[in-house]
Amino acid sequence: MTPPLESRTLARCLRSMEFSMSEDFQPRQLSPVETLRHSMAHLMASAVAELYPGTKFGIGPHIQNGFYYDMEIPGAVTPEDLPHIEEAMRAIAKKNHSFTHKTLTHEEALRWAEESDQPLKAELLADIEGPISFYTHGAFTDMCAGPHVRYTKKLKHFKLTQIAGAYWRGDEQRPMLTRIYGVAFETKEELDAHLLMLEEAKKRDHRRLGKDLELFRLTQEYGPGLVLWLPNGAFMRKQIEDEWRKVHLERGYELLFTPHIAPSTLWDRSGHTGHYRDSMFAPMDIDGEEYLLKPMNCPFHIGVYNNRKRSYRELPMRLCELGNVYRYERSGVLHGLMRVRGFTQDDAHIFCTPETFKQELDACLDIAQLMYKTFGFPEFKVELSCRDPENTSKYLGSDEIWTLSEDTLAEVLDERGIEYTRIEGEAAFYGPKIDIKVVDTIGRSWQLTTIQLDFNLPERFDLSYTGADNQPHRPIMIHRALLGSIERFFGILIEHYAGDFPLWMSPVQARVLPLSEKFKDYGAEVVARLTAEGIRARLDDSDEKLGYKIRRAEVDKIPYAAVVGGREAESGTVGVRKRKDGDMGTMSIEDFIAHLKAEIEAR
RNA sequence: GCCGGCGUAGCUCAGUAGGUAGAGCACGUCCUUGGUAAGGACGGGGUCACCGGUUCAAAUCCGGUCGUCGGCUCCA
Repeated sequence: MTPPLESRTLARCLRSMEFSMSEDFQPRQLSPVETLRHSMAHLMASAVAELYPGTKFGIGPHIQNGFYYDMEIPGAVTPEDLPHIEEAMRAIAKKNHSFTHKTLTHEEALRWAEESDQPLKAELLADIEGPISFYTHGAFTDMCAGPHVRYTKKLKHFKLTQIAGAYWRGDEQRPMLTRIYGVAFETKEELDAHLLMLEEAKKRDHRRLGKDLELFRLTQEYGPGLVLWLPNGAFMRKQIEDEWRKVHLERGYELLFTPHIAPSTLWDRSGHTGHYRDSMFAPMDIDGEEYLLKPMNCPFHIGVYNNRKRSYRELPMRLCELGNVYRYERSGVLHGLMRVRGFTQDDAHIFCTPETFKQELDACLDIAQLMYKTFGFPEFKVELSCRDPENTSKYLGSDEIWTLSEDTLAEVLDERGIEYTRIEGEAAFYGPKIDIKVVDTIGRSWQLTTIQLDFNLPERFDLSYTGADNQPHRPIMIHRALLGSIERFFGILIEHYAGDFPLWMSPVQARVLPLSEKFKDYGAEVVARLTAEGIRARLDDSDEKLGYKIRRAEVDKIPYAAVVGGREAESGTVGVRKRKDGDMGTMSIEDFIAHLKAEIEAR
């Protein structure tokens, strides 16, 4: 079998060159599985080169669980083509080629790129110095720092998963290449487990569950990215918000409500029309004045602060609001509840003095951790975003205030014994911040909390308080959101619990299932008893058999079902069935209520 | 916004040599009165996303728009 033209050309190119085999070549360090995945990318590239002559190759790195390769493939490649590519990959792997390494001088490498018509590789070469490393398996050669597995036979347990567009070198201005993703593991068991996990993740997709459990609705008719909370979801949102308000009020926060629109002039002053315009919706004309929908709550909270002259005795002032904001998000980025155009920030702005600033930060971390505990996220990861020390000019505020702030943020984390990653250059231009991500049941992390210092707005709005020295001082402003957005947080909760929500959050906690029509009255009595005790109970009075009603209760993910038939009606009991666990046996109504209350209390 | 896939009943989907539509679930009525994950019969429900084109004839072919899905980019 003759190799396709493309491969022959490449092979000839290489043969015609003088190779400087360097004895001391050291490939970069990769773990065995990373090496395997990277070799997979090469294997895929060789298959694509065979099937689609003329393909130009970009980069093909290993990633978590697998690999991808960015390529410019002539003609359209669709998801249906993936199995063919996979087949070709297996065929090549079976031949058990060895991966061989060569080193070319930079000049030779450039010549290779030109002669084999690989302009993307040529471009990469421009950024690399010195001799260039190449790897070959079979008829395919790729410029690559390695390392690789020895033989293609090792490349067994993989699956191509998706195909997508990706900008060359991640730049929106550059052409879009075709990226093919695959997953790969060292053993079949690991691959199967991973594929199973992907299935699981699909099952707990909040968009799926949102439909099935009637939690929320997103539809073109009401605008993309705009959420209709259905009764079940709305009730759960109320539970979340009640808890949030309770905790805040207990900790000295004051609750606000502010408008959804404000004159453009306000957004000019806050700087949003300057820095954030692209994310704001088009203005509306009200009596000849231009108004804008709010993308953030900050200016309003500042307006509350500025209601009158403030004294240091009033600080810290902790203002919080579940504030609805609207942001224009580009159409391609909308995603269920995770990325929407109208959402509710669990926002707060804390105005404090330099003396109390540190303990306020500490209190923010404390309330954040309390929230994670309440909503069932025991694990979280913290990032401290600092300014780029190489480029301090693009940041607002003096060196002293930045150093002090960053040090204080770090101290607070250290004193709480919280581990964190410090990231230079990730701070906003107006101040450093702490970001916190929680880890869900299946190990994914989601950013929730952000605690940011703001050196900008207090200046812009000329905020002040009168100190003990009777002089005006500029307050320190902390901007923080614990859950981020209620919409997004709800989406995360749905996926975290896979729809099996804790009892205290569930819109319906118990569904009473009469065995037949004859026991409807007793069932209604049980519902009344539960309701009187504050339990959210409903009667399933449908004309169906018990098995059907139980199935419905399970499918609807109702935490408890209470079966009532002749036996129960006579003895004043219920047959209790727990979601997923099944029959718990018969108990008195009192015991059932006590059981439910205990579980609700325990959270 | 960009690349690619998709858009048929409330939901999940079938409907490829173009001839104005089907299933299951859900919903309604009736029968059935039943012990821990689907009892039965009948019935209502769709401008086949939208706009335009080709054709005697378009869910089906072509173009555009919108939405959605997977990525990319973005994410004060």
